[in-house]
Amino acid sequence: MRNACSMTPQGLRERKKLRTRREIRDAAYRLFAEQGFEATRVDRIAAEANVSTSTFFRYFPTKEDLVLSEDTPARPLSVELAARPVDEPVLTAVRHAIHACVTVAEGEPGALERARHRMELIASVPSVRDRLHETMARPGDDLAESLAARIGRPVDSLETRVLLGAVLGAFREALLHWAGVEPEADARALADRTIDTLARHLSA
Amino acid sequence: MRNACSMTPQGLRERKKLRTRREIRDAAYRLFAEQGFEATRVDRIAAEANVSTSTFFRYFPTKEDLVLSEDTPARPLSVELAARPVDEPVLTAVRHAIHACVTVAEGEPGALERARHRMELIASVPSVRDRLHETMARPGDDLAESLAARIGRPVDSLETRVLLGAVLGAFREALLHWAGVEPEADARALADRTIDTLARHLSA
DNA sequence: TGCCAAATGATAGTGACTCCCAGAAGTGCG
DNA sequence: CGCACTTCTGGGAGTCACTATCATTTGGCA
Repeated sequence: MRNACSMTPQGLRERKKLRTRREIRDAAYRLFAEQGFEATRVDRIAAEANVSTSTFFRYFPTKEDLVLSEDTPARPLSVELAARPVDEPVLTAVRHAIHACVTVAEGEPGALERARHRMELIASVPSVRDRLHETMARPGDDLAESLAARIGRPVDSLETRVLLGAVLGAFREALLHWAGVEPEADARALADRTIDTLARHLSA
Repeated sequence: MRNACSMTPQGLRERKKLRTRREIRDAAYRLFAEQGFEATRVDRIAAEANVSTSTFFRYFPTKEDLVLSEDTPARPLSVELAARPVDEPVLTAVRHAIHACVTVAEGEPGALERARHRMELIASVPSVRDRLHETMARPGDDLAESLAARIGRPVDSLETRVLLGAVLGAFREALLHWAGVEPEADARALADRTIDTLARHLSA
């Protein structure tokens, strides 16, 4: 039904909704760049996007979701991770999966740049940063399932949750570091350093 | 100056402030138990505690801080961790530090029970859960310093941040699991399972 | 006792977000 | 094409956490 990758929606209604959503987000990012996140009021964004405030909240449940929700069709990491052989050690699988994600992102021009800019915004706004982990582990996301299968434990088990929490916690910090400290660094290199750090210090 | 462990404040003013703070929090927890977190309005809490709404916000900057801020004098984990030998592997040091924390908590009657009840509240309220990691790594907390020293890297380095993020992420999930799934489980055993999981799956 | 600093309370705001309802616009069917 | 049906939109009123300001009170201390 829905969620088919890179398939333009059929009806006029659907196309209009997508356009409105993009216009709202574009307007928001424009205003954020000018005056910052917190100084930009929601009704101002709505006006800039030529919709009413009510409509704004129909598209984005909270102001933070403007930054946190992604419309990129794929959830790359979970997909790439699921593609790795199950008998591979977790960190090895994650490493390769992330490399693959970066490669995919490099395919679309400006994608990495946009991702980093988005992370800078996230890093600089506390209320957004607080909710980052939600975005990293979406409800429908298969990341937990993939990890669970890899370690042979149920999805809701302590072990799976702990592992997911650790990996996401590590990469949350890596992303914030990327955005805030080393914006020019190579994404792949940072990912490798992240995983090396885990491998070196989290054993025995 | 301040922050001396278990030292009763001298002036009447200080004593009164502490009492007010406790009264507000007690009133809040009472109301939360009756009607839930979100259904309890701040002015209702203030009234129940016999203070004005203004005063409430002087004591707790946000409603969430009622649950998140702790008044326990020590920051046990960072202290216990700092007490471990620096050449000990990170996970070993963390394991012993947590065991020590649990032992300390068992000393004060009802402390573990209260901690678990608090975690249940945190786990059940999204807005509070989102800010849990703040509480786990306070600004003045030495956890980052302790880890940094242990791995021989600067506090703000990617490696230190990643390690801290991973450990806190893991234990965040462990705490939520404790509160939500296995409330009767032994805290020490859960901590061990958490660390074992990290050690087993986050290497190579 | 009397002065100063700090704590309190009341009031008026702000801004994100919700509810509700009436009208407009897209959709499917004859 | 035209007509019913559903969905989307705009507007207005309201809620609630939180802020700013100022007058009043209260504890600390010489």
